[in-house]
Amino acid sequence: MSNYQKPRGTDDVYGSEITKWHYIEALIREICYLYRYHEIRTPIFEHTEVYKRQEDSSDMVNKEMYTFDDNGGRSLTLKPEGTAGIIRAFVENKLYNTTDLPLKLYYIAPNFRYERPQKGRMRIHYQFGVEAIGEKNPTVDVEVIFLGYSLLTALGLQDLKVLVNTLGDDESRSAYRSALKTHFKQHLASMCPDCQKRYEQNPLRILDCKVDKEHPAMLSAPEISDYLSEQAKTYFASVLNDLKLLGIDYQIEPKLVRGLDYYSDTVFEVVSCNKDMGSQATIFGGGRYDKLVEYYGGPKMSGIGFGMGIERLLVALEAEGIDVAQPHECDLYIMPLDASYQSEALALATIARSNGFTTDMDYQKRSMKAQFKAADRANAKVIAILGEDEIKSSQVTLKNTLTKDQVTVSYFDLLATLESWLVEEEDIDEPHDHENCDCTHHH
RNA sequence: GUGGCUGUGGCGAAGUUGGUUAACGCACCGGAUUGUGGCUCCGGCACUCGUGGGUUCAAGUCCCAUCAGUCACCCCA
Repeated sequence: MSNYQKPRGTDDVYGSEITKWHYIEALIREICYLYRYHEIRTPIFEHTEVYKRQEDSSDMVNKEMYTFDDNGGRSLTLKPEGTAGIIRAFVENKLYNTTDLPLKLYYIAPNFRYERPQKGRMRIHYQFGVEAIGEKNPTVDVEVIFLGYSLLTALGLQDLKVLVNTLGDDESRSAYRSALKTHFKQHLASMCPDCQKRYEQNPLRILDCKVDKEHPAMLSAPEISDYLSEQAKTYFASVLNDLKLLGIDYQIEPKLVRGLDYYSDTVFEVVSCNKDMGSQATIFGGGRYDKLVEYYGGPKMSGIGFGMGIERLLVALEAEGIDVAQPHECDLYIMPLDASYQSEALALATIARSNGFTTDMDYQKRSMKAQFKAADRANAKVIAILGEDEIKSSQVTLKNTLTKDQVTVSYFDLLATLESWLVEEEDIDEPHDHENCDCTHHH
């Protein structure tokens, strides 16, 4: 056994598992293309200050970051979330000068968080995320939510719940915050230590507490809806209206406040309610942020985005019994019956490959029986046998594994036979048209 | 950071109160079938029993530590 093992909470992805990733990533890019969101790649590490915002009370920022000193005395941190780096890039590159706002961006990138692993939670996990920056408009909020949601439905997921809430604008939130403070003040002693800390740092997050969720003070706590400004109310109403318009069966969750401190107005989470999902049920979540662009030194601009955990998406697919693994096809499998015929086999394989046939061969000098079994495992459509008789006459025996037809032809006729067997009316030069077919549904 | 369960060949999995060369199944390789596979039969391969200490004449089996997996809390995607 190896003396080396991967670090805790990381994973090696290979075999049929990696084909699921390829499939999902391709679908993501396709959907983002349709919505005209553009990919952005930002560094996998940033200066620590980019992530460690002042007055941010979230655990992610304060105790889960992989922070290290580069060799020049600078403190860098491995990306723990997607939004911060993108806003930094948005400001640094002055992308706010773009004429057509909002600027719509997406990314697929690894995130690093020091946490105890469990189902749906890894120390390195991948997020697909989206940010629409520079236009505060309910239409944009709903477009963002729908984009993520449509990926899930395109994959065939059904056990979904869309949770939404509003945290209001600054005015609403500070009114609500002080209302919460006065409400919880008298009950503080009987509440959990975390809540006592939250009371000081960010009273909104008390609502998120699972320990005290049955606490009488929690049940009687004031709700944000009573403190919303007129503006925030109409904004949220408009979001809900557009969600309904697009046929999204949302659920208003008054206690949904999200873990990051920078959110305002619309916040949302899409969760899987499948019983096999485990306790980490949120597939994607996000919200609007009004102050972040300014915080990083840009103009006063609002943005909205979400992060979606790919691993969690895979868990959700598994839970609903949806298999998106893609087979690796094999048009031709070549069997050299003697080690001395392997060069001919390689030459034939090269010809087949350069003409677009996926081709494999046996390299192991095994028995004919073993080579047939290998061809079966590869799911070969055609098997080419290269034995003594064939080599002598510069021929190859081809067996169609589906029809069991078998012919012996010259090397020159290899391609013609493959074409007649494998290429039917379908034109192989045309790229597959995904937009007009239902090939995204594989189960 | 806290807690429960787990760790035996590529995979699955036996292993009783510690006792000679650690079952079995799958997979793989060879043969029966000297050039036609997916069935059957026979044979074969398989590296420290997670790692490191300890107790003992003797440890996969007991003790300690450590690493990892898994699930839950916390938090989040």
